[in-house]
Amino acid sequence: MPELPEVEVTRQALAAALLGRPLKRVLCHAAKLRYPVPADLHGRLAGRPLVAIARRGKYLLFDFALPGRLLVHLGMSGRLRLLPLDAPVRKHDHVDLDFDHWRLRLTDPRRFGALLWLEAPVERHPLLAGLGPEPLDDAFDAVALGLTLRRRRGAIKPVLMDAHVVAGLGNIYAAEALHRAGIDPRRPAGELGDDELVALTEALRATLREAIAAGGSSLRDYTGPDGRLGHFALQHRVYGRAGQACPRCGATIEKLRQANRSTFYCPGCQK
DNA sequence: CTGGTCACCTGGAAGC
DNA sequence: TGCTTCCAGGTGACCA
Repeated sequence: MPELPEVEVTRQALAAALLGRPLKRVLCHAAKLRYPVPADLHGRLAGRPLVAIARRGKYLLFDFALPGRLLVHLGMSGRLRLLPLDAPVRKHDHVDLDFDHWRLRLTDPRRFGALLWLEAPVERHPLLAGLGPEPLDDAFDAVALGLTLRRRRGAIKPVLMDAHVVAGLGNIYAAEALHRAGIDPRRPAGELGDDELVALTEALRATLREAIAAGGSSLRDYTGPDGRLGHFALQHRVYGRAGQACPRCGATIEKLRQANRSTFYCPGCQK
């Protein structure tokens, strides 16, 4: 799915196309994603202008100049696309938001995504309240990360994927950032030294920034709202590259299982 | 609290 | 060709 970079690329493309435009109607084709889709969205939002789109971790928050927000999460296979107003409904199309010029469609074959209405104050909603810091915010630094990791004895890679520790990281970018920082994914999180925390913080920011600039990583499902592919997968150093040579040291990249997820790493230069 | 495991759901690829 | 098994950008409920 979309991790932070893919969600941010989606946010930027939707903002460019939709901000200031009125929502004309809401069409629901599926009753349930991860949670039931609210039935009263049309009555609540029809006629309202979209004035802002924010992102928190992997969540998108649509602001229609009301106290609450429309929350969208893309799960593993969700996509938001801008389509002509007469685009026919197909399998796995769940919700259409018709603006005056585009149909914004949420498609999600696996239905792990979510579309919810959140009453104000939005930041107190359980899905958002426990999220860790935004890795691209200035307030996120090695000191803050170290304070959170200090108590964690588990392996660093699954800890990084815990949205309560840092928001927005998933399987690809946790692995990529650890490689960039030269840290073995199996290292106990609480045992990283100060210099390693600095390296990890910088690696996270650089990896995410570069991925956003490249339009995200298109693997199976993901494209931007305009249908464009993200090209960051071409720059993956370890993710999906088991058996290939490490671009930094030439050792053979390996794959292992951590917390039921695949982890890719280089045994040569990740210590 | 923390850290593993599992379920949620569908489709594509690989194996036989 | 066709059936089976495994795997996938996430997350949170459950259990030791």
